Amino acid sequence: MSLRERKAAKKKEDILRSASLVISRNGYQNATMEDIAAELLMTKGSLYYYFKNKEELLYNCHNLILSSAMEKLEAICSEKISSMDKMKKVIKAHLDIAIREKEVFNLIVKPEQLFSEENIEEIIEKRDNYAKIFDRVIAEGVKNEEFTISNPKMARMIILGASNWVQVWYSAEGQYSKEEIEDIYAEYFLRMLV
Amino acid sequence: MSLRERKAAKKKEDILRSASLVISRNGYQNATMEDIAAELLMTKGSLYYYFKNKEELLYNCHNLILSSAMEKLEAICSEKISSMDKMKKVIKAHLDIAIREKEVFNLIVKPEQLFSEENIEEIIEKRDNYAKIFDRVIAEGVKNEEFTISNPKMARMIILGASNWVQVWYSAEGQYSKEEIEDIYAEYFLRMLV
Amino acid sequence: MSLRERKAAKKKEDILRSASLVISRNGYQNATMEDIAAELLMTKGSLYYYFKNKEELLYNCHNLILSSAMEKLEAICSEKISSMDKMKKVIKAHLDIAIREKEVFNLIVKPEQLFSEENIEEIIEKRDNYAKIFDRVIAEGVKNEEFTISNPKMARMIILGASNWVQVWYSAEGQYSKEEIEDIYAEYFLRMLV
Amino acid sequence: MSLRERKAAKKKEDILRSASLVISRNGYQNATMEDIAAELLMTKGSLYYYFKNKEELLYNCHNLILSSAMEKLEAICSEKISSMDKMKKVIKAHLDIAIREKEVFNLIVKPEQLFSEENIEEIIEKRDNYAKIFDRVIAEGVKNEEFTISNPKMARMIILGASNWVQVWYSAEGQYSKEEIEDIYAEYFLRMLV
DNA sequence: CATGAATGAGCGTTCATTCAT
DNA sequence: CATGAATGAACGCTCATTCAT
Repeated sequence: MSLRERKAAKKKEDILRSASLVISRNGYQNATMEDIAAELLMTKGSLYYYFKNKEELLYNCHNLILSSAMEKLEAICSEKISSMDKMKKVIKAHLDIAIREKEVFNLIVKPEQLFSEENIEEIIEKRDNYAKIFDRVIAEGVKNEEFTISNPKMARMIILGASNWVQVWYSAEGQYSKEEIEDIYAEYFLRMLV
Repeated sequence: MSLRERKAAKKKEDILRSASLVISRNGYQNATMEDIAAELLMTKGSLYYYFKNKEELLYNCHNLILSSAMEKLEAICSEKISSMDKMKKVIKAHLDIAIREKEVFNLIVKPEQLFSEENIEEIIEKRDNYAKIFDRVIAEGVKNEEFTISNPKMARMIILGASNWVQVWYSAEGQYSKEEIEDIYAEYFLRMLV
Repeated sequence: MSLRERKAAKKKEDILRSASLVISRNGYQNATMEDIAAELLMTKGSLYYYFKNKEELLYNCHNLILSSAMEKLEAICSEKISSMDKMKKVIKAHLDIAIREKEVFNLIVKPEQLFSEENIEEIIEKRDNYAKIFDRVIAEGVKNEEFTISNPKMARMIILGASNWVQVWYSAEGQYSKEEIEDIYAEYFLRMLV
Repeated sequence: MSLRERKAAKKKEDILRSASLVISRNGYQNATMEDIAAELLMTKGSLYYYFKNKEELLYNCHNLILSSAMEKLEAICSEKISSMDKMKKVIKAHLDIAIREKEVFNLIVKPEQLFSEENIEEIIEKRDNYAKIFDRVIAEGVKNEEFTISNPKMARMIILGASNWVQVWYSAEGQYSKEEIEDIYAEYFLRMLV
């Protein structure tokens, strides 16, 4: 990659980070191109040099978050620990991201409404791949008899659903800290699995 | 109520139903007054005869769903059955509504972004009252020792969160029927509670 | 006139009075048909039975005020008093109406913007007739040498202009009472005329 | 100021001029953003690049006229001439502006109906400052005994009122030229003051 | 006669997108 | 490359007007 390309790549990342921030603050629908640009002291026109339109920008934003999340989970998956411990760690990591990235993570919720057919397929595929990590951990636990669950897919849906919902009500000033929530959630989910 | 008033009340309901439909199809932010009116073969101007603005319309839409949901759950609550059975029924009823009303039910998710200060307080109160039904059932079960759970509030959050998430992925053509999902979810949640 | 006609005529006057009131309160442009009707506990649809459209209603409103004003001034004109006294009385009467009817009287200001060609001619004619009353008093005073003024038309413009302007700034709570203003204005105008 | 900024400033002025024109033609309430833009061969959306909304645009329009008017009058005020001559000049200058700017100057009339609380205070203050110029000239004339008037404030109201009214009836094709009107008005007002 | 209901044209405003410089 | 500027389509909302009942 040439210097120029590296510079452009870096700028792209900056923009995505800014977009994440603005979306977190205002929600997706209220995040205007102007806002995203202003955060970087650019003008909105310039954004179109890096991304061909708003959807494209958002698509990349979504991918960035999801990819980094996947990396983290994959790393946990390859650790040599019990399924229960692996599950605990995976749940906590997921909650951590879901809470920290709030709105951006929320892009995952309704992709059909935000993205056009062009991108939607790939988005759903990535989302599925992300979910499959949980499926794998559950399957592993079932196989080595740590978990006793008849319908692993449903268990995964419950775990992910409940976790994703946390960002709906979580507040840093709330009764429970992020860490407490992660612990309690992990505990309850395991009660369900074993 | 006079005939006139009944007719007007019916029209209002028609509009709310149309709004529900459009919101389900396009999501809240993309549901235009024009769309809502078109569904009823009206012009958007006419909607303003019945509701003073879009927020008011949506607020009523939200209330309609939530009120009817509460009624159903309250009815279940006053039945004389075990806490476990009550919980099962309540979960199924909730899932039933969440799936059928999809997006409209989803208005409950981010009221801060959709409603102005005027309405938000009452909305949150109603949402809380709804959640309290689950709290009551859990408390009851804990009291008569059917449930063994140390943190009832978190359990409720998990149950509601996971349930609300169903509408994100549920499709009538999917692998599981609505009834199957309800059964499995109820079972898993109870595994967590007992 | 039949009873029915008399009843309709009375209703028409009620409407005009209501219109005057609403216009005084909100200004012409912000006086909606709904407001005018509401004042009479009617619905706006009914207004169209009596007046074919808003302009027609306003046109009549304008005429009502102007006609009654003319009557008062004509009466003063036919009194057997000195030109100076006549002028004083006429000025005071005009000020009295201009202040009391404020906004409605203001309709006279920009008829071209409010009325269509259909009505405008007659409106201007009436306005001119009203002004001619002042011209007559001035002419009379010049003839019997009470006034020494070279350009009577201009004097009239100044008198009417300054008087009409009063409603722009007059407030019942202001430093001067209506009567004081009338006295001072009359005095100053006469200083100008003699 | 850079070239860019000068260009933008010029465009802003162009818009204000266009707004003045349209307002003069149609009156304030009937001057649409579309009209104002069309006059400059722009689309209405573009106006929002320069002014954040219609009120802001109009507020600036009003300020532009009033500021330039004040400058002219202040200049006259600091001349070393008799109070009578000063008054004459000030009246003529005011009439000149009132006639030429017609409707825009008329914005001053009913600011309460046109502007929101945000701007109204400043507008009224500016209007008052403008009026105070006349008060000063009158006070000066009273002090050096050129004028013999007992109620200077009322005299000012009459002068400004009558002058402002000119634009109501003035037409370039009328019987009197602008200059003739200015002369006659000045003469009559002075008759009143001395 | 009066009303409830509906209409439709128009307005202010927002915002993603484009493009010459 | 970046920007200032412009565009145009869309949206929420208002209101005079119409008309069946």
